[in-house]
Parts: sequence; structure tokens; C-alpha cells
Amino acid sequence: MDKLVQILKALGDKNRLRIVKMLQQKKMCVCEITAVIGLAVSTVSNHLSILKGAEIIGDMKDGKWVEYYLKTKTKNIFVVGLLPLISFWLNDDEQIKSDLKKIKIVNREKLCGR
Amino acid sequence: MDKLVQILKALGDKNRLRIVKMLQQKKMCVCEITAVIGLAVSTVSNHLSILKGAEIIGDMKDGKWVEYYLKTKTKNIFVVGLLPLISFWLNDDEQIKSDLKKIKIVNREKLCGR
DNA sequence: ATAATATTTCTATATTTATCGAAATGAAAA
DNA sequence: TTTTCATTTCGATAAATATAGAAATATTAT
Repeated sequence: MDKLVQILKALGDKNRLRIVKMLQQKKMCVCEITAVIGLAVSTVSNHLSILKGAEIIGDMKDGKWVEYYLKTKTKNIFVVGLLPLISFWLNDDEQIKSDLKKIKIVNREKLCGR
Repeated sequence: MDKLVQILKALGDKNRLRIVKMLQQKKMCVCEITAVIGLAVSTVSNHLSILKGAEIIGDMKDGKWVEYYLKTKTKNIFVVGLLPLISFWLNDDEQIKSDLKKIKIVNREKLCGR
């Protein structure tokens, strides 16, 4: 039960749901996610570590960036069951629609460094 | 999104999941639920109000007792989608199995008053 | 090697949450 | 109608959570 509670807690936050929906579209680095979410980088990093701890997302290094991705191929039955439902329900949400527009524009090269 | 977050928050608590599983078996009054959960009555009452606020459970008066029940026939799509999944996953859980044994024995007449 | 920088970790703070016991409420029983 | 009692609300407290900024880390670019 503890694992399920951990996953439900991880998903029971508006900003983390926004992150999940963004990562459903494409892999993103922390600075890109931060640009869309509009919170401090450290706050976003914390949300990411909570989602990662719940095995909902994973990360991998890409040069000086860290790419986060949705674990769509996980074997965790809770994640496999919950993610498609929640993802579907959020498609209509205005905040989500606004976020998904923005992720098409954000670009790590222009955003963070260069 | 706010409504979904509210429901996920409500379900993201061990004791509230225990209550949900108990109510899946039968309607129960507060004193019966309290006897199984083992927390203060006021704490249980608070958990119940959170689940009720999320439209996961409902209540109705029965004499001097208040019966709580699972809203299995709700039209809330989030609840309709989430409850069967979560309920299924928890069937194997030891804590839940222990709780479900106990609810067969608890009796409001003997427990609370008389 | 050194400087720049993307990300994480640490420190601090404000808010929320879980919990309890006591007081209030409301309905049933005497 | 007075007492009993199941439940809720209130007040207090401790723990967890969300947040931000600063310091630390690690890697790229110069």
C-alpha cells in the first residue's frame, strides 16, 4: 500500500501533473520545464525528484543538461494503470493546453545557455 | 484539474485508503470505522470529511448514527475511473485484509452504545 | 586549467496536514 | 424534558510539504 500512496501523493499536486503532461509530449530538461512552470529552478528540481522517487519519470544525462522523461514502459502496475487515465482527463484542461503550446517553443539552447 | 488534484490528494493517504476499502464492503458508522482504524474519533471524522469533500463517499443519518458509504454510482468520472483500479490493487494488501476481517466482527450496537 | 553554467543539495520559511482531546451539536432514550 | 451518547467542530501541536535563494556539484566551453 505504501508504494501506491507514494504514487498518489506524487500525482496529487497541480504542478507535478503539469510536468507529467509535458513529459508525455517529449523529453525535457530542467530549464525548459522551469520556463513553462514558472517556479524557482530548485522548486522544479524538487518536484522532479518526487516524481522520480515514485517511479513515474526517469532522467538521463545529455551533455550539460539532464533530460527527464515519462516512464511509459515501466512495469509498475500502479503507474501503468494511473498514467493513461490521468493523462486523458487532463487533455481538456486550459492550464495544460497552455503549457503544451509553450513546450513547442521553449528551446534549451536559447533558454539556458549559449 | 483542481477537482482531480483534490481526489488524488484524498486518496493519497494510507488511512483514507483503508476507509475506502472498508466502505466498499458495507456501509459503516463512524464508531465502527474508528474501532478498526484505531485513531481518535475526531481524526477519523476528519478523514471522512476529506473523502466526502472529494465526492468519494457519502453519508446518511441512521438514528443516532451516521452511516458512510462508498459512492459507487457517482457520475464523477475521476472517481468512476480511479476507485475500481485502486480497490483492486489493494485486495492483496495485508493491512487491508486484516481490516476486512475486523469489519465482519465490529457491531455498532455493542461498540458504541447500548 | 579556468570560467561558465545546468542541476542538485542545503537552509530557511510559510503553509498545509494529521493528529488528539475537549467542547459543541443534535438526535434518541429514559 | 432531561439525560445519554454518536458525531462534528474547535483549539492546539507536531510533522510534512511547497517554495525560494544560496551554496555545492559536475560538466561543457574557452
